[in-house]
Amino acid sequence: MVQIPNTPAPTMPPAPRSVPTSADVARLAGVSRATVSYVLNNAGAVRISEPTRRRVRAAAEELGYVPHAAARALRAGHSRMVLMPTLPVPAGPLYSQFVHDFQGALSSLDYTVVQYGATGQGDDEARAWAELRPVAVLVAGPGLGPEGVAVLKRSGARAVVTLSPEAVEGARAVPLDHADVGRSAAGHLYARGRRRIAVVVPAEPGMEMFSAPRLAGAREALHGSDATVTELSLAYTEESAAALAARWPALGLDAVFAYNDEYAMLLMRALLDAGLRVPRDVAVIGADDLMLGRLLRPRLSTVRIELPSGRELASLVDRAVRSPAAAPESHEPYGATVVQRDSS
Amino acid sequence: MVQIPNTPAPTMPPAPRSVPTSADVARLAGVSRATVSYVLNNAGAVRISEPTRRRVRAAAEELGYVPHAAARALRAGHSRMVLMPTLPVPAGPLYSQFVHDFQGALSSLDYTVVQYGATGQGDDEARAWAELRPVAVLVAGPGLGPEGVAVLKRSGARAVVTLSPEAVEGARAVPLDHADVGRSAAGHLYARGRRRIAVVVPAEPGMEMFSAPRLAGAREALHGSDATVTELSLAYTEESAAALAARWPALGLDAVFAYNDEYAMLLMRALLDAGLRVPRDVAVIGADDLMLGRLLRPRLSTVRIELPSGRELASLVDRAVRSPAAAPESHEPYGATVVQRDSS
DNA sequence: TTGAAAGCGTTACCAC
DNA sequence: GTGGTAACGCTTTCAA
Repeated sequence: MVQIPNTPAPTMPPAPRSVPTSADVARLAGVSRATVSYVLNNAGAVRISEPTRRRVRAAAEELGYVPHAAARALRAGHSRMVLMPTLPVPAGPLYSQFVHDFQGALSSLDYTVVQYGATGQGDDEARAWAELRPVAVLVAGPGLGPEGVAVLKRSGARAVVTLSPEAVEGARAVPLDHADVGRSAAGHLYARGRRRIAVVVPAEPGMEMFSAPRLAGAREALHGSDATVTELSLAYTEESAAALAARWPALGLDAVFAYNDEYAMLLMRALLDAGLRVPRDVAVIGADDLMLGRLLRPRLSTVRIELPSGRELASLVDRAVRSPAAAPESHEPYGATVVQRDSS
Repeated sequence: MVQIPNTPAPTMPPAPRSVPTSADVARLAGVSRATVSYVLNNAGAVRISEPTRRRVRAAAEELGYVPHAAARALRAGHSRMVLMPTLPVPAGPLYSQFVHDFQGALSSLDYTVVQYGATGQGDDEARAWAELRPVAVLVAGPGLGPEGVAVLKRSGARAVVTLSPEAVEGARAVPLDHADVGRSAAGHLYARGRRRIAVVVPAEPGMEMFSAPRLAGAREALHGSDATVTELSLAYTEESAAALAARWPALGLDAVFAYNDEYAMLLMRALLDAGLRVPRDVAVIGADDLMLGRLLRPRLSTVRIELPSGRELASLVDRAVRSPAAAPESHEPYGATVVQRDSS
């Protein structure tokens, strides 16, 4: 029996053939690669006969052909990828929700959102991002300097948006004023008559990026007043909270602003368990207005940070991409508002 | 004065010149593109004179040259991108932590992790993923059928790993048994003498993916017993919880297993506020062993699902990539264990 | 030690 | 209507 060359016996498991290209489709359909491209991209300019279309589609189907995004981007000279470097710390609920909304909104604007696992730390992170040639980059937190922005723009990024507290030269800033969270919290505690105020900072590494401005804001708000600010480190474990609560009386503090509601809840629980009364002995306020803060008793006071919605930010990115030259519409800083409940 | 063509006047602001390529670097350094490639990739095989190396590096620096990842991948025929489609719902703390660990571990194995914002829903999601030609794909939850796996593999993915409850033909399954969460919770409540058991399911769309198996597991565990299972829908708002708590007495239920700790806490708080006693009138158990469950009083019982660590999973992916032919080492299902506290 | 050239998969222009 | 062909940016083999 004669075996046709290059045709495996029908009963053989399909060999790990290499991935099919449009050329393979063209060959199988008996047309040129150009025709394949026209058919599969529904090009309206050229008209292809219906039988040909069918043959091409059938061939693509049979081979399991999937176009190669990199090749397409290379040829096109651009893509619609919006790159969002992942944070160096696990995302909190606030950020998760935001990312989800942002992605959805950008998807309906026909962009593709990619969260890129930042590997190399340091100044050349921006280079790694630029290698992907994204059409826009949204970076939360610091870690991007003016030179980084320049690298990205020179690599074709038509919009670089930072969610950082301070503006970066060349990027559209969405000024999230984390310092204002600290200012608001400290101001609130002061107004409630507290004078010996603690600020809790996460002990976990990598969180300074957000905690530092909040601490600084609190310090700033009370600077020159008769109140003192004490920085306390707290790990996100019950043990750490219990230890801190145990030495609380010795610290002589009458209020605490914790990094966020999670740390605030953890500490408040430990303080209550240690026999302190909240808010009488110590006032507690957190930040981010998480749901869980409403569940504990006393209900946790908190500072809510104003956040642009994912939809707003998506639209900002879209506008920036479409007219990169336009003046970087400066937004007034997103501030913070105190939500007083029962713990302060 | 003669102006050299193509050279802008020195005082002109740098025009939005197009993005520099290795050819530009070569031109500026006065060498060939090949030499540029050798120098910038530290090719050991060929030896380039030190002065030349310097010239090339200087030129690249001056132009702000960044290599084009797509072009490189195209030429190389492969990349080290591990693709992780983003969930269709905002990630919870458990998942966020896992993703973070997984990314870190894969980074040290020199892979690049990309979370890809799923846009088109349906059967052809896999096609969109395949267009990126990832070397591996990790998909959490369902939504990937055998044909999807086939598409990915034909497109060059050397490993497809699912984190779904049920195994998918062709993919390495990490069998996360969400049903076992429900089974364990229901079994625990039954053992504690409860017979009229509620299962709370999130009202938010898109959560069925995880809640359905947990509900099914609970039903299964109690099937044929003298206990009843009542499915209750709950939105993640205080209003919804209060409404449910208000009609609780009329329901005649003596226990509730909530989708996860967040929903459990929300409902427990509402039940307590409505005057019910926990666990006396109603036993409550959640899932996922979140920190916040330990803060409320009574402390929330929970079901902890065994999860492979990000590191383990990264190593699994790495092994799968290196020898795709190897037998898909089947792991026994990750189960669930009850953590009894005070609410049940 | 360096350069010329081919080729990765795709699309767009321009002949046929 | 359809099919060559060139080009996108990069790496690598081969030749000089």
